[in-house]
Amino acid sequence: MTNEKEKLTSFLLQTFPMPAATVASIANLFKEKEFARHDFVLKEGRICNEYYFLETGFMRAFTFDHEGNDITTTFYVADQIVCELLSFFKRIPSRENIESLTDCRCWYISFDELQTVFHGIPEFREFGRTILINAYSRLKQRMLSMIQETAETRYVSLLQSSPDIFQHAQLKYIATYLGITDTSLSRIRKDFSKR
Amino acid sequence: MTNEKEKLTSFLLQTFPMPAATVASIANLFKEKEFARHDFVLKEGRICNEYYFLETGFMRAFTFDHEGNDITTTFYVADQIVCELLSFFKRIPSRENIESLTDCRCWYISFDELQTVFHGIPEFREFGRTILINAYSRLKQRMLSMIQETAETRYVSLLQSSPDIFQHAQLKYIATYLGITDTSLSRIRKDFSKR
DNA sequence: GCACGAACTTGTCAAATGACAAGCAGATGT
DNA sequence: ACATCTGCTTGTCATTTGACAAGTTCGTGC
Repeated sequence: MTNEKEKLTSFLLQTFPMPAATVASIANLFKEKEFARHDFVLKEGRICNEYYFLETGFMRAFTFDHEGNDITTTFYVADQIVCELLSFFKRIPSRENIESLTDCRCWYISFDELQTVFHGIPEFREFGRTILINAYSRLKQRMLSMIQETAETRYVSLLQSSPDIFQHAQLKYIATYLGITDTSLSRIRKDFSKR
Repeated sequence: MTNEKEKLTSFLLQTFPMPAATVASIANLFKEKEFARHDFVLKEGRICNEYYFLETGFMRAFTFDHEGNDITTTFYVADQIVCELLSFFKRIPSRENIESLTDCRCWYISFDELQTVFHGIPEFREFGRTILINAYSRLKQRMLSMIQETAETRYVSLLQSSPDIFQHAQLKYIATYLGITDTSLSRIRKDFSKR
């Protein structure tokens, strides 16, 4: 049991330092859930009720544009929280889907449980706060990079920061994440490899 | 004094209900600051140290794209918090500027003060948490609308939700906020007025 | 009242991007 | 080993969008 939640425990500790007893009691609340490749973790229109820690695997969030094209909004790699926070905290239907790109192993806690524990354990509240700030930061950085950088620059950055995504996600998903079509990405890759 | 901070007080209460004595002690920490039209509230490269409540006036946040074009990222209207939360909480230089579009009256608290008070007053911590969730929500909704809607739809929505922005911001600023150039916005307005 | 300037509109043209379709390559199953 | 399928690349072409410049409108100051 202790060993089983080792990665979750160290993630909690690393996000917000706390006594061993506290982190153990928090980790204890998380239940296991596995997803097979291409499972839906969250479906558009539903309220997100689970707060997942992704221990192993890859996922992506996606939605559809006004022409019906599938657009990737986020990639999730191991060792992070997977949750559509807008739907989760505001209790409104999600406009996004989340699907697993590989088999995944997660630890999760439900919205109701999390609310209860937030009140009882200050350290967990602080952990949640840090997660929220990090999620906000990522989203804002992403928004700014969409404005400030070219698709090619974003491609190179992604390649350097998360090369493993390229092993598990199709290029068409990466393309829409970068804000371009698979055709354009293919051309960028061609130009890029020439140098 | 009590009357002076009336708008701030009701904003605090409306965001997170709390006893009158508590809200008064929190409001008491905020200091006044005024900005003239076209003042910089925050400059790119600096760490955001103030958490402002905008009592009256309009502001916008902007940055520059890879070609040097001025791009509006956010409009701020009265009765909300104005703060570059990424820079503020992560203590990193801001990639955005914030400028006043009209004369503005604000109430603010510094980062250090806020940190101190967060620990002492649970209600203020919850208030801050709600603000953070709201900021995250707005950013995410905006990102999704950039994907899911056409520029024309976004224009109509903005016109309906914040018509006052059109009184105080130039169309070129609104255009970049919508993700298009002033030329394209002009064409959208032309088409739209025809119907 | 007239001249000037700023903000917005609009026409023309060029460039970038995407749609579509064909081709290619690697993986998988029989 | 062969056929098949899927993902990726690439060529051609059409469309969209923006750049640029000229024109218009409106407000301000002389």
